[in-house]
Amino acid sequence: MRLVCPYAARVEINRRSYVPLHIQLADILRRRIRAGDLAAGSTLPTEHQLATTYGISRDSVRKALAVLRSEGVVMTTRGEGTRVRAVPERRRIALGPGDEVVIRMPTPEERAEIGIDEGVPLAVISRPGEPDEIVPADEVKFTGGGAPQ
Amino acid sequence: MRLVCPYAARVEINRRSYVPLHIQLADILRRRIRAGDLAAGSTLPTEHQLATTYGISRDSVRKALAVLRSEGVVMTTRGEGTRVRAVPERRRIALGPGDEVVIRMPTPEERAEIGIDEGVPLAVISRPGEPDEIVPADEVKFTGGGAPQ
DNA sequence: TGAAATTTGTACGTATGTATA
DNA sequence: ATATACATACGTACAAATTTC
Repeated sequence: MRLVCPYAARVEINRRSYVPLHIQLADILRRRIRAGDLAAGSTLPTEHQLATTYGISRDSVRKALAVLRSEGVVMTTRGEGTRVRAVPERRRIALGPGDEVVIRMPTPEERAEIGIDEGVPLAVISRPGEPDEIVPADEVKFTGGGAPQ
Repeated sequence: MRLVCPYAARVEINRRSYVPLHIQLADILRRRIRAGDLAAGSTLPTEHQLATTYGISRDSVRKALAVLRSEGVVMTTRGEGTRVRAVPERRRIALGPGDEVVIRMPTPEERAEIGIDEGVPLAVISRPGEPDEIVPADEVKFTGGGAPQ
């Protein structure tokens, strides 16, 4: 059984701290997500609710959510809300001696084209004699021991 | 010899377009960087200069720069400016059969701790009998064919 | 089906703080 | 020490997508 932290919502923003408000809120929300208080797939409070709850501007709330999006922790849909991203199962990809994998961030165009969320890196897999394969890097893990070419 | 596009700076923002102003500016700057007009290591115009040059608010300029930072294309230092990131040489890492590599985005704390720029993914390398190794994913490329454990 | 309310996105503004040149 | 440049934090207004009624 998983215990839910009962004080999560009571964590306060400290305006005297040197830590920016949006970083403080991002930390609070990240902790709540990790603790299971905000489960994968669930919707976060609205930006307006977060602003009034924590006593900061909507601008600061949006910056906090942008931080979490860039980490791939949450995903926001216009008119709908912000949801906790369900981290996919990583399927194993075995690399042979001639194979090569390069990791980089996608451009917004690539994100739209491939249908990949913000904050998710890209894995470019090059195998000799085959066209490059591009996959979201959060869906895979790499090992050696693949068949040699 | 590399040709430099002489019209790069004349590309205009289209206010009638449905494409947001900050996305348009990010596209313009990305093109200028790729074309070599803004070379690696060079400093971009200041936020104020970009705002007046392209006739948009500093807010929109900052959003455009945030997009490019999240792609690992540029890097901003407070009081100093925004520079084109020099993409590092990728050193090759060979994976053995028991090794495992997972890619994810770092938290801001990890970024500060490891000294890694915004928009750079993290590679977590697990080898049997060794502690996990964490490296910026833009400094490496992976292949199979490593020594088995 | 359609209208209204909700919710996020864009775009602008101001003021002030902080790091760098 | 001053000026420059980026960062934070608040505000307003309206647009656009979704949900609700």
